[in-house]
Amino acid sequence: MEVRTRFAPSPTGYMHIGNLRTALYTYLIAKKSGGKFILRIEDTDRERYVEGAVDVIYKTLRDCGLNWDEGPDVGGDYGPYVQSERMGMFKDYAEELVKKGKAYYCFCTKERLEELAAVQKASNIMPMYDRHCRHLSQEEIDKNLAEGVPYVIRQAIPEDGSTTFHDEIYGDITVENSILDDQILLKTDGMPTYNFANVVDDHTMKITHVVRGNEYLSSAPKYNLLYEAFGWEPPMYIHVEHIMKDAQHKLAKRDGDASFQDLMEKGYMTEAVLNYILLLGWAPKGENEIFSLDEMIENFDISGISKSPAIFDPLKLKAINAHYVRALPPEKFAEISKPYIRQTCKRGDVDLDLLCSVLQPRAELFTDIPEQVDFIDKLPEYSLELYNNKKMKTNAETSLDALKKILPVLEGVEDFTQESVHDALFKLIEAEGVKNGIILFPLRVALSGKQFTPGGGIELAVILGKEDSLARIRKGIELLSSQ
RNA sequence: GGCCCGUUGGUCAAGAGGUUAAGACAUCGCCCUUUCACGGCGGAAUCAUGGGUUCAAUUCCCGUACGGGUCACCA
Repeated sequence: MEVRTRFAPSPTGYMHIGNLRTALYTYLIAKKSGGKFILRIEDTDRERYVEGAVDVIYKTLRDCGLNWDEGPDVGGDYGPYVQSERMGMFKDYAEELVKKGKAYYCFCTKERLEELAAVQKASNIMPMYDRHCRHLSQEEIDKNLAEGVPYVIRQAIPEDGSTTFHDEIYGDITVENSILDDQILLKTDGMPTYNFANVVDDHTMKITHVVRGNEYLSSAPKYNLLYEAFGWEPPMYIHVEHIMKDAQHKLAKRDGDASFQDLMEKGYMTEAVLNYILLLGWAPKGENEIFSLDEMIENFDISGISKSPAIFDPLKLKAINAHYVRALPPEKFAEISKPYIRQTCKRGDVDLDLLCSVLQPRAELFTDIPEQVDFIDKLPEYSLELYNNKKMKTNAETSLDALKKILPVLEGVEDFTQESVHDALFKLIEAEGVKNGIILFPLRVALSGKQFTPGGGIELAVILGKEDSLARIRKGIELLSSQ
């Protein structure tokens, strides 16, 4: 049988990475076995409807390469793929269940239910429908219906016994039927509840695997009972745990890292984000952790999905992002990083390609770049402490000496290319008979005023150009002399 | 609170009745280097807890603790 999986988000205008991860797993399961990945929009809650929210779903999925085979925009044989457009069918299905004795009309008023809940709460028992309407006589039902008394249709849970359902991750889970509520299937307005629509939609769309968040684990037995009542085969269930902020809090909107959009705004690469969330709650068989989407399809296996919640670690995301940034072809890196460079480095005479080439191996996140190159336009105020370097055996004294010697040497370099600057400085180093660092380290500090820089003294000098380099060296000499 | 689920280093995690308990990120040290980074090498660091079962349990069973989920005419 063809594998058919579905991602069924509700359009909230926001793509939580846990949700995106569910979409990823769902996609991978389908593609792994050459099946279909289906997108269904669950928009039955009109009160929560947000303008443009569906586009957020489309865009995110497409940016990530999770292309759907059937969906609202691409069509398919089992449409419509927008839940609100499927409304007609649910009433018939609900009535079918009533005929089978697996569901029943309930005419209880909201007031009665509220009162019931209040009493139950007061006596400290679990709030549950008391099945008042379950045993109404046919005459009463007909009379109410004829009079147009508002009603809902509720699921008739078996009075006793237990229900077992199977989850691919958790195995068999059994619960007593006595704790299951006669949940509402069809609301007063004739619309199905999610719990009902979901079952009917999944079945009519011939979905074979359902991947969803752990919060549905508790309602799964009721779904199974529904499948049973219809005489349908339930799909394979794959419940995945939540992504956490820390041990006790789910990663929430206010945490700032929770949505795909948040992460994009922070400058992470799409591939890196997808790769990282793949790993949050799933472990590969081998030791490799870096996967392209195609490699994910090849390597994904349900058995690697974790049973426990995973804490989101921005540090590891950044490390994976760094991996992707460094693996970029240099032209591509240059293309993406130039706008970031231009945020703080606006000089026109800078060799951006050279800058990019020294920046790339040091880049982790594109949004860090402006701060990394901000010294180019203007030498920042810096502490003379920077000249002290134990390993290089440099201090204020040796640095002053070095800068004084570097100045005339660089003044004498005409074309100021990497090669000529390199040759000139190494000639000096040789003549002085000192270690490279004695000369080059102070140069780097004087030119940048920073502890960490893209590139060493030679690259920086070339990037800054002769005139500016000499000025900064003179400034260094001045600062060190005035001590 | 009832019910369901979970618990391996700081984090993601592999693993399996007998292992030196993988790997990655982070961390520390060393090497390389023109600083940092990159790269290479190495170190420190984990089986929540109490009982069983067993020759042997981190792995199986029961309890406890802790954490999460769920108990809507929301999805």
